Formats: sequence, C-alpha cells, structure tokens
Amino acid sequence: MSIRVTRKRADAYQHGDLRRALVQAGLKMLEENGVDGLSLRGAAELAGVSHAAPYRHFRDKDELVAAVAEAGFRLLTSHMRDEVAGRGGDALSRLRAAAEGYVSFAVAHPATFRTIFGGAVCGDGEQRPVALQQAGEEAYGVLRDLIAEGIERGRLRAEDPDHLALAAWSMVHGLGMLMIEGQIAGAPGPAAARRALTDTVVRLLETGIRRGTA
Amino acid sequence: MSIRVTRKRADAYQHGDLRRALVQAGLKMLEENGVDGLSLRGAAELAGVSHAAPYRHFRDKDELVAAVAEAGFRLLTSHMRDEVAGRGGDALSRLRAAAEGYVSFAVAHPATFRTIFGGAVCGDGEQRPVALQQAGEEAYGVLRDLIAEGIERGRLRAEDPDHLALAAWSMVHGLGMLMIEGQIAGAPGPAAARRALTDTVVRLLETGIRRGTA
DNA sequence: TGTACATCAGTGAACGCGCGTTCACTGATGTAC
DNA sequence: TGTACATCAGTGAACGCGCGTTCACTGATGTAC
Repeated sequence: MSIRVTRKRADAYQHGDLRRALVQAGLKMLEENGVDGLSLRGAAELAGVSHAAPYRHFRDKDELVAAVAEAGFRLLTSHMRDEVAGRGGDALSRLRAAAEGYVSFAVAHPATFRTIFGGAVCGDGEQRPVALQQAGEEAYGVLRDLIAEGIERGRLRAEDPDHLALAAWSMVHGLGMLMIEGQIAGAPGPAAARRALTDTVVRLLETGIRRGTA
Repeated sequence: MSIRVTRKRADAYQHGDLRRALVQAGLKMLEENGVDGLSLRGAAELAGVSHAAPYRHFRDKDELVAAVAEAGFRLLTSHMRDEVAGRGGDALSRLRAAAEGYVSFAVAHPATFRTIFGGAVCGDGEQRPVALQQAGEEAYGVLRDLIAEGIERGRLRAEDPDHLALAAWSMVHGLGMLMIEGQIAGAPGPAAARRALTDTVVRLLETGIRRGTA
C-alpha cells in the first residue's frame, strides 16, 4: 500500500483525476445532447462533483470545451490510425483506409466531429489554444504522411504533398459533414449505403491525385 | 393611392411584412454574432417590434431558424448562379466557377454557411422542413446540372452524375468548412491565398472527374 | 355613406429555466519541525 | 513517531443573465349590414 495507491483510493475529496473525468464527461454529453448540451454544470454532475469544482481545473467554460475538442481530435486520429493499421497493403490502399476512417468517425460521432472543427471552441476572433491546434494537425498528419509516402513511391502525382493532402482532406471532411447533416439522399440509411457512397467519392479523389499513368 | 399602397404605408401596426423582416434580421444576427447570437428576441428587436410579435408568424424559435436557413440557402444558390453567369465559357469552366462560388460564399458568410447545413436547425431526430430541404436541393442542383451538362458534352466521365456531383460537393463543402474554421494554414490570410488554394483543389477535383483523355 | 362588429397583428408584463461565474467555507492532504 | 501548519480541491448558496414562451390586452383593419 504505497502512497500512490492511497492517493488513488481517495474517493470523495481529491477526485484523483477530475480534469480527465470532466473531459470524458464532456465527450459523453456531446455524444448524447450535441454541442448545446455540453455545459460546465452538466460535466460536473456527470463526474459526480459540485458544479463549482471544475473551476479548480479550468479557468472557464471555453477552456473545458477546448480540452474536450482536443480529446475529440485524438479520438479521430487514433481511429484513422487503427483503420490504416488494420488494412495494410500499399500506400494507396492505406490512404483509402484513412479516408474511410475519417468519414466513418464523423458518422459514428457526429457531435464530436462537429465540435472539434466548430467555431464553438473559441470566439471567432480568438486564436485556438496551441494544444488543440496541434491535436488537429496530428489528425491531418495521418493523411498527409500517407500521401507523402504515396508520392515518394511514385503512386501519386509528384506535387506538393500539402496540395494533394488538402484536396483529400477537403473531400473526406465535406463528405463526412454532409452525411451527418442529413444532406445526402442515400446517407441516412443502412451503413452499406454510406460505405458505397464513400467508396465512390474516394475513388474519384484517387483518380484526381493518382499519378497519371492510367 | 390604391388600397395596396395604403396597406404598405401602415407603419407601427401591421408591419407590412414582419415575417420577411424577421428572417432578414435573423440573417443579420447570424453574420454578426454567429449561430448562438440568433435569438427570437433579438430578431424582434432588430425588426423594431416587441419580442412576442414573432409568435404571430412563427410557431416557435425552430420555425424561425428554419426560415432563416432557407433564406441562407437561397443566398448561396444565387451567389453560385451569379458566379456561373459571370464566367460563361464551356461546361468545365462554368463548373469551376460554381465551385469557386461555393467556397467564396462560405468564406464571406461563415455563420450563415454553418447554419444552413448545421444541425441547429432542428433536433437531431426530426425531419428538416420540406421548404428548407428543397432550398438545399436547389443549391446542390447548380453543381449537379453543370455536371450533367459536362457529361452530356463528353467533358466529364460518363458516370452517374450524382456520383460526380457528390464528389464535387464534398470537395467544395469540405474546403469551405475547413477554411472558415481556421483549419487551413494559408487560409486566414489575403484573399489571393485562399483563391490559390481553391484553384489547386478544384483542379485536382477536375482531374478526378474529367473524362480520361489526358 | 355610416355604423357595428369580428379579426388578428402587435404589446408589455410576467413566468420559469439552465446557465456561467463568484465567494466564503471546509476539510483532507503532505510537509516542516 | 507526534504535532502545527500551509495548501488547495471540492462544497453549496447565491448572483445576474438572456432566453423562449405564455397571456390578457389593445387598437387598427376590412367587412357585413
């Protein structure tokens, strides 16, 4: 029974890791009630703590929301990485897996997806917190790195990788957004239909960025 | 001085077209304060009317927001149409104009753009009002029709026009979204930089959907 | 052309709501002696 | 091993806020006679 264990067992007081618990609660509220359902008070309640307690860990609501968004970005990143790792194969095939992972994350966690990109995180004028920005760049990095690899191996057009990556990112981001906003006729239906639409779009994207041998 | 004129001159009472005035006020609030800044009370105040007056024209706030979104969609549609009409040229060139128009609308009216697509319009479960859905389909129709024309004239791949249109829509939608959310490195800068990025992406899209002669 | 009337768009007071935030506090913790 | 103390995470009452919504009302309008 070391001091550390004793610390972790502290129940009511010294929550242990209230900060993390609040962020997790925030993600859960997001999933269940959308962006508007994400409140400081609610997160505190979900974490089993008084509504003033969060102020020991976050300066204000914006700081909590930013932390939640950061966690959301990391979920997206690891979801994409998992999809890529599960696929294997050549650079193009793995890029496709990443793209499909991006879209499937949006569909599976619409409110989280909206929030991590949404302007709700901070007032329109302000800068996004550095940590949040980095989390976003890491997600983008998954696509970019695969594209850089594809260029290196001669499978993709020999252009600025950031240009190809921006095209790919725009495509999957737009598709994901349109799907979760119910804008696409076939999308609010069986998962297979969404899969097929994603396939179609990603294939056209591929044609656009592939090295022009075919 | 016909009866109609007399009607229109009625100032305080019988606003004339309070419904339209409230929708316009809603668009203005959107532009200035974002989605969260769009309130029934605020719209009433902007229209110079008591805060209970809107209830003579809208059942509740959701109905006002839906009407505002519908108006926003029509703005997007006519902005794209203007861009297309201003360009002329062949089908591909006009399609490019429409795509650029889509992105430039997003950049010029970020909050409106977010709202017309956003889930804020109605609860996640509910159906969008028919009129709103139609307004959305009309905007999509601008892209789709140009693409159908491109296919007909042999400039685009002979595929289901809805497939190509979905790819195009996703691309421009994603690019617009990412730009207004400050996710793109070069985007919060001079308009020329955004223009260049849009050009690059649209060109890659074109390569993807163009008929494979080159 | 007048008069009585129904309609209904807009009024303003009032309601309850959840929210973010503040504040004096309590009491468990780890540390210095 | 004890004891006094500073620290600081969590408490709960309280504040003010803008909001959506309701309600009895007022008074201009167009219409029926």
